[in-house]
Amino acid sequence: MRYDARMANEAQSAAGRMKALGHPVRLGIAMRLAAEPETCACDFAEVFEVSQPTISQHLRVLREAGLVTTRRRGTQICYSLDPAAVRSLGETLATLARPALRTAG
Amino acid sequence: MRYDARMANEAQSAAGRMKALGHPVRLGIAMRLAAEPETCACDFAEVFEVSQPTISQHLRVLREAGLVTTRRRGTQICYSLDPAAVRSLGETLATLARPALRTAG
DNA sequence: CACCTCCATCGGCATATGGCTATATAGGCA
DNA sequence: TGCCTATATAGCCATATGCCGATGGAGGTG
Repeated sequence: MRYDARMANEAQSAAGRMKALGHPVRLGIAMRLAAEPETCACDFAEVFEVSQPTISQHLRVLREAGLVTTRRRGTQICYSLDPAAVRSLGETLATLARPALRTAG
Repeated sequence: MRYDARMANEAQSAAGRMKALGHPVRLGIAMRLAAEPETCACDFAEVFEVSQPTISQHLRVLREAGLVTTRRRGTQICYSLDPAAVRSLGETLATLARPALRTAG
């Protein structure tokens, strides 16, 4: 396995999602969503001691990174993790954890 | 599973490593190190088209995040991934991928 | 010693990030 | 319609990030 154009491409997109999770509040949001899907935005402001606009900003980052999906329920908006995005990120990380398996090294 | 103090702690430390990998060049370095351990710093400047000081900065970020280890070999310094750190990050991500398994929900 | 290579650090600059308050928007209900 | 709740956006500020060229320091070689 070499570091080629394909891997550079993967690095590009995966780094974007990593970056989105690279903040304690955002990773915390993701962990909480893993524990309790369909959590509405207002609940996060209580857990993480930051203002409502700040939470909204963090949620936007996660949304734009494709890590979460939203669904409106009355006046509130419920957030859930996007399983595919999380899995894809996990696979990238698994590649890092795997020892160097060179094809026909 | 709830989002509690323990998880907040995990989010804190894992977010630091995520952040370190949240840059295409740094993730690329990590991917290349997975493919070819003991790569010396000078090799990276060729692969990623940035200056030597910039590569050095990125390597420092990875080092300070505990993701890579260094070993001097003559004048050059060889970098390798820290398997434990990568694995730990993978486990955090696996937690996100896992559906909500509440203990005695 | 002088000189070279490799890598890290310094100083500076442009931009990105993260936080806030204030305000706008969207939906529910009287 | 008017008012309330729940989110999102705007505007602003302080700090962090990412990049570079220039320089410093460690190690190898003559």
